[in-house]
Amino acid sequence: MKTKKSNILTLEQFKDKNYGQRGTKKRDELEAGYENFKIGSLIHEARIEKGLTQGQLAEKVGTTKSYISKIENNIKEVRISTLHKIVELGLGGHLELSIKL
Amino acid sequence: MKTKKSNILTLEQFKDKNYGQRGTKKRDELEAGYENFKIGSLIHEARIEKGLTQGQLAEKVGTTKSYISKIENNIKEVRISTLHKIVELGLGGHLELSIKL
DNA sequence: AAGCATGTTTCACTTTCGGACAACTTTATA
DNA sequence: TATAAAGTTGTCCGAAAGTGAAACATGCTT
Repeated sequence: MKTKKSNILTLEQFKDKNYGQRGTKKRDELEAGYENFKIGSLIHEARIEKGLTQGQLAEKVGTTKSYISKIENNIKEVRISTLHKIVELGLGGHLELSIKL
Repeated sequence: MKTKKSNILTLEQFKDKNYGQRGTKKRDELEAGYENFKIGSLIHEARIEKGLTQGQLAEKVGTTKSYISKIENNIKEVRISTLHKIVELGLGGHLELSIKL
């Protein structure tokens, strides 16, 4: 049996990997975009769950793997309508959104 | 005691009001944007719940009442980051986003 | 080690629409 | 019915969402 190697990182691991030294400007700026980070991993996790590659997901949605990669890594913020498309068309799931007061 | 008049419409009522005759092009297109409709009422409900006017909400978030109006009526799609600000700063709640597979 | 699949990143670009502003209409209160 | 407060709508511009190709990195498989 093959050992399943997860690419999913914790927030801190993600930042270490992508934004260098703790306490730096770039790293701190990410703090404000925490929600984005979450959306990226959300898609990432769902995609892995479905056993799709970025390329396959991209094709279903009608975009490119490079764009999917950017979204998963929170380099681009995705529009809700686009996110919706990715989830419905690409992952065959559905997007839920709620406000907790 | 004052009668509380709710502005919240069902999806069909909303469409009747804003998109005319059933079966028309424009009306059908809205189907694709159903999520937006939901987001609008979500914010609307939460705002009423908190007893805020559009202007007050706008001020807390650092935007304009006209923009809030458009969001609530699903005329404009809101960015996730802005939605996040509205919920956190404006409504004192927090935003949840999930993918159901 | 070569070839293949997957994912990341860069660069240059186009298009879209989020969001501000002002003017307007509607609703509420005196 | 006047006056203000709340909500709506038209217009416009720049930021950034999204595109796409190509090069690069990494890990598998044979």
